[in-house]
Amino acid sequence: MAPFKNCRWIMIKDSLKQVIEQAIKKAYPEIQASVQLEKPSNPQFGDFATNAALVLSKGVKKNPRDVAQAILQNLSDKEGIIESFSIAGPGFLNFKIKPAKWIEALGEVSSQGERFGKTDAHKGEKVVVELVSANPTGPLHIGNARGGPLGDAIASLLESVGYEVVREYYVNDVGGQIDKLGLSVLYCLGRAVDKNDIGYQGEYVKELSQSVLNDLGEQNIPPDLTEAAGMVGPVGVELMMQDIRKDCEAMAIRFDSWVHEKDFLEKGTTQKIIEELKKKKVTVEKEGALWFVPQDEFLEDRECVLVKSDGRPTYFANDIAYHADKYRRGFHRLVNIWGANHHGHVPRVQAAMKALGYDPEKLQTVLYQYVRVVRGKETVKMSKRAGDFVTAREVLDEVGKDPLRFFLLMRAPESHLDFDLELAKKHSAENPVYYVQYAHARISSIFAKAAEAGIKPPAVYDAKYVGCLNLSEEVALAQLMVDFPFVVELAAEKLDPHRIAYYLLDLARAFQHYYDRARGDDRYRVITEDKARTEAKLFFVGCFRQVMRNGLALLGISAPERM
RNA sequence: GCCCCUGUAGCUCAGUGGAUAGAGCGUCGCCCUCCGAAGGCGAAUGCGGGUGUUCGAUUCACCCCAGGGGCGCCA
Repeated sequence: MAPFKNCRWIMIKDSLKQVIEQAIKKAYPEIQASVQLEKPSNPQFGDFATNAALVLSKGVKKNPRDVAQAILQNLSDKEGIIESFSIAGPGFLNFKIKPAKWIEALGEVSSQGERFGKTDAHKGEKVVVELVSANPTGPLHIGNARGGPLGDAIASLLESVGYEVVREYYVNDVGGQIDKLGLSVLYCLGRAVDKNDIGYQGEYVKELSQSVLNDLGEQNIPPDLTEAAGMVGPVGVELMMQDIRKDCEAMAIRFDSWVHEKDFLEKGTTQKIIEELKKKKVTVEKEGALWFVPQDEFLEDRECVLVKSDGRPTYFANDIAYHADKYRRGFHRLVNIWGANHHGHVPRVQAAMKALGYDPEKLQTVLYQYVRVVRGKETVKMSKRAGDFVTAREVLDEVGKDPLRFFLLMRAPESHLDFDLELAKKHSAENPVYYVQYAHARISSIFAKAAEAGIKPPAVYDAKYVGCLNLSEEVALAQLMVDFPFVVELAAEKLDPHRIAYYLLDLARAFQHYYDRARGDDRYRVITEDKARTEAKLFFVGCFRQVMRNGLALLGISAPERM
């Protein structure tokens, strides 16, 4: 399974690899070696480097530099792809590829278009990505919101490598928290609720209580407090979910599936799972409760409650039922996007899946760290609406969808994130999302200018472009562009969307440098009197725009024509 | 007490065991008759500490220090 075997630049790499491997064979017929090619950290070293000589030196008992020399002496580059080579440092072999080869590789960008960067490596495999799943007892806060763009982008990355992806929201609509929400609402409606029973506060509870009142009608709310809470709680949940759904939509997070915790209880699924666990003899009754007691690498000897002493199953029990259900729905892979506060929950669920006979390796959880909202140097803690946390909606309204997504996606999930409202709002180069979008807008304006002049941009690659695209910046940009599929592959493998964000920043920067050279040097201008060259340059910047769009699309960020 | 995450430039963060560790912001100095200056060029500053594995460690393992989060009947 070589996902990019048809890419021209992969052919460059494979050819080079073969040339080197053959040289090694000639120099050391007794040695079996497979060559690893990598991108040197410093471009001065060339386009590809290999540590083959360092690896081989032990086996052939010669110093690495001599081994490198022997390899080079046996090199035979029949296809003529190598421009130059050298030995460096302790014995690295560096190779420079003929520049024209990189420009040729751009043909792949234009021919694949929107698909450039995608593969079908995992075609036929289904994956469910659980994301957000915020409790419906309050508005979505910025911490939960990190899981939105993150999960969405991870889902897109998985789609890029061929998975069929379901984006799923798990609604925690049962348990003590719902009663608490009900009581909190009733308190706002002036009912005699004990202050200790009020779990939720803030403006939103007041708003919510009014909505609940409008929905139900005062006369329909029973006088008995417990009964009333039982009625009001679920109505509150439904209203909160409407809110959360709207917030997600505004962040361009779409879900294919909504699963309700309540269903596992009401349909008896949880009960059945508990019975199964009992049969597997991984439970014990103790202190009036039922405990899960597996002996495995996940939990060792820790115990967790499945059924509370009051007879109600715990969240954990429902979650086992939910995850077992995911396996039963035939997913090849399960990815959960959870806040770091759930870290203790991860081994529990994995242990339970193992106990039930499901492969725990198929379940993978991305834990993201919390978000701190800052305004310049000052930490923002309070929210008008929610009281003690900043809501996603407030940030969204203040900075907009694209900056929100980019800022949440630009950091590695495990890194603690400072969200700077001031920076995110800036319409200037200080703001990375504007910087990237600006590069796209600039290219678009070149195309607009070409259209005005009646020039039609070429749709496909033509071999004659090579002669018009020989500036060193053009070769460097071409290399960066054809690297995109590998960035996507790596980001998908590691479930790390921030790699795409960083790639886009690199790409934008490289382009801005290139673009700015045209200010004082006509060789860098796209549209000139020279028709053949104009066509080649339009092809070139068209490729650039395509890669940029594909990257932005993965992150769910718009690619504006003008700003 | 135990578990998870983090510690890299003044600040916010990248960095698949390899060569001289990178960006952005901030600071200082330059550049608009020009396909968009929402831009570009140049300068300065660094892997929390210690052991170990390795030819080679910012990267892996262990310990220590610091910050954040979590820890059997909340979800």
